[in-house]
Amino acid sequence: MKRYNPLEIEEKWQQKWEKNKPYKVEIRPSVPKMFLAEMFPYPSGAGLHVGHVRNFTIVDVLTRFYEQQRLNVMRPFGYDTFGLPAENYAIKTGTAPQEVTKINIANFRKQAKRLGYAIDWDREINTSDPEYYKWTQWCFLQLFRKGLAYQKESYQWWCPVDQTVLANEQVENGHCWRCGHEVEKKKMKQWFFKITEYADELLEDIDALDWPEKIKTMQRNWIGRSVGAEIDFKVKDSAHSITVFTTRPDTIKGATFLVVAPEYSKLDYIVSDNAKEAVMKYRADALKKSEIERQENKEKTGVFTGAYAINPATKEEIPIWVADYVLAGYGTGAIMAVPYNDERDREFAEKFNLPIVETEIVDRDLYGTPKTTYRMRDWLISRQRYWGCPIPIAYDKDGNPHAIPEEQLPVMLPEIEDYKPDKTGRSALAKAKDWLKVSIPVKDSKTGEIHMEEMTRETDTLDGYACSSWYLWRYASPHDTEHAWNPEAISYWEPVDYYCGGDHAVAHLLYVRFWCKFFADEGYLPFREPIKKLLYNGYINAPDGKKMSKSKGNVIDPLDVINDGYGADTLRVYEMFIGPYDMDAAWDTRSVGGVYRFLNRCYNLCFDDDMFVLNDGDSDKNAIVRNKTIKKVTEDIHKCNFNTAVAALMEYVNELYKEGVTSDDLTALAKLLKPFAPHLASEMLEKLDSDDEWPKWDDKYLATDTVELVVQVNGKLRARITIDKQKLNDEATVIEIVKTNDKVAEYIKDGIKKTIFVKKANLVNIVV
RNA sequence: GGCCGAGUGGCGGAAUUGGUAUACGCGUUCGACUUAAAAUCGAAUGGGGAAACUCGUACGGGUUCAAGUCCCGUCUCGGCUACCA
Repeated sequence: MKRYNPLEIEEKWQQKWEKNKPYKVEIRPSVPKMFLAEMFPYPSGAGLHVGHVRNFTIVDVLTRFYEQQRLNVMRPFGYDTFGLPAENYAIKTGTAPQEVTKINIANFRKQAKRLGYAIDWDREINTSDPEYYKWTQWCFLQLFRKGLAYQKESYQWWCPVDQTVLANEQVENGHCWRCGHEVEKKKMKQWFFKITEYADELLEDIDALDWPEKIKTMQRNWIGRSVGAEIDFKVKDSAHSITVFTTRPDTIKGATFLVVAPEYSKLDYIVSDNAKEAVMKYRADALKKSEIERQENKEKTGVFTGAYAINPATKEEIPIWVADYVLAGYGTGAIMAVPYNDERDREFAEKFNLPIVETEIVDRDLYGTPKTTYRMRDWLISRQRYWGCPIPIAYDKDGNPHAIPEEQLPVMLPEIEDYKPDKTGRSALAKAKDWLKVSIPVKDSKTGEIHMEEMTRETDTLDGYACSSWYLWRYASPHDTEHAWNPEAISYWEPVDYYCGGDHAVAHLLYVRFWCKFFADEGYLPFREPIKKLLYNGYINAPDGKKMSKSKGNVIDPLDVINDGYGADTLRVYEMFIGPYDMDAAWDTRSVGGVYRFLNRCYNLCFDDDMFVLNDGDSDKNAIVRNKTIKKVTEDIHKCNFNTAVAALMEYVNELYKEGVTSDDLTALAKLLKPFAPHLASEMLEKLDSDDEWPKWDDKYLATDTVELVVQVNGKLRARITIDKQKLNDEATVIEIVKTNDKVAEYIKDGIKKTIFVKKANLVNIVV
């Protein structure tokens, strides 16, 4: 007898798929489309890990499920390749990031193919490919032309190890998200995307998204809209005034002092001569303080500026303080302190003996102008690194930025020898002297004539998140040389129907929404939300329940599991069976064996003719179980309950071992199994000489003649009685049957207070 | 500190949204096959009890004919966020 040999079967089918490209898709206007994607991976040197497998397999199950229902299903694949690891590796070894990336992509591709994913491999994209980043640069220029990509001098998070600026989203607890080193503040001129322009729409459209509530809440909090007012406070004996932002303009009469942030721009003009020294020292200290220190030490600190402001409501003189509990980047960088109502102000007032007066509430609009502010800041996008998409900008001799004309795109990353950033905070690109020079056509402002002008290229590269902000649209027409995305392809395929990932709850998932709205406004996209349904999968932890990490030595390598003889199908089914897809789960090596046994049982059912003789009479019992299973698996996949779908298939197989199997059973089993274990299922379907079209269930098999009636007395289960289903229609008959049951009679001999009959649960409860 | 999840056998987890708690898998035990083992097949498996029964979904209350599910309070764990005026 033949034995289940997954490695042999899987190789056979993978070769077929490689050759026949069954998952290659094109626009078919008359067929409904389905577009699914995972968050494309960063192809690291370590190859796929079990988390990727979970993520990709979820998408694959859905892909095959809809494909078997004959929708026009697109499932592309891509690589997010710019970023620090490849560059750091280059600095260490001298190997060009281009080379390392090429090797890593080849490895990822090979491994993804080894898992049997239904990918249209002709739609593969790579963000560091000039054919791709040409269009990333094009996107940047659209934003630049509309003033949504702009430069600003400001204090920025700076990682002294990676020697680069970081976005707010990339600072975790005061540490660099990449290397973990503590970050500092540094004043620099940087590029930003004006995401705040879309703050309101980004916030309001969250409600209608079919996304997990958790992610929606995180995005709402991140945007952090506050509705309030700005109020001017005149500085006493000065031409200056201080504008504060408050959400409680109605409490202005309780404002007994003002507080400004250490970085507050007008501080120099306000501070009195005899306070100057103390204030300047306080500011210098605050700037030096790392984020960590500011967080750990919540004890209020501050100094008096020696200046006073006039409270416009009470006309009283109130002192102006400087303190680091007021943040420069939020609101106006200055607040009116109302210690009677605000906990933080009260703490400050108590510490420095400032007056606390009971607040008399006034009309909100009396002294200020209504103003809405956001926690969200503009998106810092320039990076002082080599391995990124070059920003398509050049500077004239006065330092003014000019767009590189579209016909000069892509601005290619030059090949260089030394990838190290210099200490000035400029990227290694600054060393590519020839590359820096560029000639740009400029229109003379007076004569209107166009002449070529020598300029110097921007040496910053774009944040990798910019590259991933539009890739979902590139999938629709990945090789288009005329457009970033082809309008016809976009209107057929997009937006993405299912997008699956386990990371980037705010950053990436907010940026794609921002770009979508912008490009919709520019007329390039016919929709304003890029992702219909978001699946946010959980992590897979090590068997010890901890996060897998090389240093802990608890990493499970999915390719090891396959090559140990279990095969890709077992790995796939195991990761779907491990628990609800959106919950974290711990790896359990022994349970992998259980899944293998299940697939082995499927195999034997189909191929071991000695054990299972086909019975083509197709008994009623088989038909009932089969139809029940089809319904359960279909509904479970729709609800993304992959674990219970697998359990239902296991139950079905157990039943077939008991009751015997028909060819209809085998065909149904193979079809239902295919999304999870496509190789084995294909092998079975080949033997059965069947296509893979998704089976339908017939309700007539689900309606049985008899039903088990559950009888409770005072809510406790006392009997189960099998009765004709017909009788369920008449409550009186049912109650009569129940009462005459021997077992029940025992409990109700002292009389019945009332009876409850629940038809949909086949249940009777008797209260005595 | 704030917001959001979660807590069910020895373990991972099911449970039609108020209606038979513990599906499925792992582990364990027993049996069949085998000289033997592995593999495979079959059976049992929440605690107590000989049994009838009884106790059981983190803990304490409540609503209900009926609560893992709803309400109030407490504890524990996880995630996000962290002086956002």
